[in-house]
Amino acid sequence: MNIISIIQQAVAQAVEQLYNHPVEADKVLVNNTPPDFTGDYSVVIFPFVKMAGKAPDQAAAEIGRLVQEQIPQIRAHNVVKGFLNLEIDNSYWKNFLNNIVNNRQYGEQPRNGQKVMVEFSSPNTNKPLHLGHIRNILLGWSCSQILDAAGYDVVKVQVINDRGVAICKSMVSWKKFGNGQTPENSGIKGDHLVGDYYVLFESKTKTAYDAWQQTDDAKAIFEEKHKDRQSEQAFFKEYKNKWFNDYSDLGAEVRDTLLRWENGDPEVMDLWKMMNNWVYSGFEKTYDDLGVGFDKLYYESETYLLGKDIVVEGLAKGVFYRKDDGSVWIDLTDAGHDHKLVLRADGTSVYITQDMGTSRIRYQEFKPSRMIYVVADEQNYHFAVLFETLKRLGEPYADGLIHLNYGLVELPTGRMKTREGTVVDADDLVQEVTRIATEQSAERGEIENFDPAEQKELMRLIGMGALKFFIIKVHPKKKMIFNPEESVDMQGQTGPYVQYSYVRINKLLQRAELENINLDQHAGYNNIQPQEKELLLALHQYPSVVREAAEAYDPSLIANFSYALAKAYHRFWHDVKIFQAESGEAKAFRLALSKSVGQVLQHAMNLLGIEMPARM
RNA sequence: GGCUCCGUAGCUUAAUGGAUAGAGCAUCUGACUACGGAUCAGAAGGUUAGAGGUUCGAGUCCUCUCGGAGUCACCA
Repeated sequence: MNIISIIQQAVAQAVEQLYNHPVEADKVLVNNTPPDFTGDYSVVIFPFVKMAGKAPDQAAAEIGRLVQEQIPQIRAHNVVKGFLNLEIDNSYWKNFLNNIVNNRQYGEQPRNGQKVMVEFSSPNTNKPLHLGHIRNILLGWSCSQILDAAGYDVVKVQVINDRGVAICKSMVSWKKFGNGQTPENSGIKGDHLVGDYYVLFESKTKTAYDAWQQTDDAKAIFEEKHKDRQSEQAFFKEYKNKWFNDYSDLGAEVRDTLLRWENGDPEVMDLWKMMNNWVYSGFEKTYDDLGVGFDKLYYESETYLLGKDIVVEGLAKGVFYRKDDGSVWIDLTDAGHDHKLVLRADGTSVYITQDMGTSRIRYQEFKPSRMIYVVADEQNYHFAVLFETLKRLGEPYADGLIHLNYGLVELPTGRMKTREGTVVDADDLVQEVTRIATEQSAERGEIENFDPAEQKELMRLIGMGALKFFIIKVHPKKKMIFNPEESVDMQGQTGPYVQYSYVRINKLLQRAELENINLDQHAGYNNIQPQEKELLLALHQYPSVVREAAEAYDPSLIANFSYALAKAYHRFWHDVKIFQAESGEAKAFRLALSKSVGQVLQHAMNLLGIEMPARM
């Protein structure tokens, strides 16, 4: 058993014995002792002061005496202002180090037999992935990794939004203006090519709309329909959708295409399949660069009709009601929400209907105890309504639904806008961070003897390490501001900083192997330095950090832990002699410690999808 | 307007209700002629948006105010 649990139990027992008051052991608060005080762990005594009926320091002294008697691994204790500081004996730490030094799985929990589904990325197929997707993907991926380490069986899924108006716009645009351009004959990556035609469509539409606004028709409509004191500009901004549906030639073509798609028109289906396949091969490359993958894909074209049977059931159960026009609704006013449409009057489904349907088939297929949706927080309301609806329907999985919401990524100038061309493209960003890494590496000249392919791979690895760490270290809930001008750092609290500590360790271990040093030979080493203790305490904490990150769905905890551990290691490396250590035992101990740190860093960073370089 | 989230140093941020709010960037100062300087040490920088309250103890919980964002579609 972990020393912290032992302390908690001993404290609970002591309180019960001394003051005749029951205390739950896991409620006993045990912290790392802050640097300025003597000790390894500190127990907060204040909660027991009332039970004791004594001053905090006196109660702490009494509890401390009993706890030390109880636990042989505690070699001393002291009391400061209501905190009981405990010093753990060196033998405990050396034993701990022996236990983890060859354990590559250290930090992981045993399999718990529970299945968890994580949905993330879920792109539209009309344009390439961008910075917003990257945050989503990194969150989804690292949460999956963390849950796996915490003992769950994880199923990673994404929904491909492959149908609808957006892709039809790209299709119409390509057909009219594309002149048979393909990824092959143009050398343009498939998702970018399709995206380019989407952008072209939007710009053609805008031009047409601007021109139309000058017509007499338009002026008449403005005169007739504008609200009091509404400017022409404001009116036409609102009117755009209506115009697109009623007046635009391009709009008519899009609607016609969508209709023909729904009717399975072979010509449209072929075009649709061809262009989507271009996009998929483009996505595949991007996912590859990001180092992520999925276990199962759901295509919207195959699921968009789902959910209607649930609507029928819901009506029968009285959870839904039908309006006179035939549309079906749910009343969620008593839950603080609103009335929500779940089926249109014409019998077609809406977004939420589909989501009800897909959640059910996923449950039927995989029987997960939890389903996690990684979706930006602009959809909070949607998921609140969806989950509440499924609960009322009595779906068996309804209590295990989790919306892992995260803040949008914004530029210093505000939200990214496709129309304004301010979207930060995922592929461009990957290239940019690789370029920065290469630039910095060239200045250092450490890897000049590597062959070019190796160098390139290494630079990708470091650049991606920087980018991923940069994004993951921020708490998911916070909205993120990303400045493409400054891009990502490589110094300080960064991925490369952590990677560098690993490189240092790697170098030490290589030398130790050459010199045939046995890392186990440190039984007699008793002079554990503060820099060493800091590392031991951090390593000791790792499994509980993994557990917390899994419970909170918060990879930033792992990133912050990794940084703290790397920082402590850099300090240790700087202050303490390793190969020139005062004794062979000190050397063995420090090498074993270094090896353990390297292992844990690699393990932790792997949870974030960040690889470790051998050199840099 | 209703609901939800956010507000910590110039900037980016950390802190299961616990000790003196901890880092990084930027700024300034310094570091062993080798275990690699993508490092380390130090300086300066904070009324945790503001006001009340709960508590032995509040950046954290409650109330109000101010500021910002999202959402409130028969779009997805």
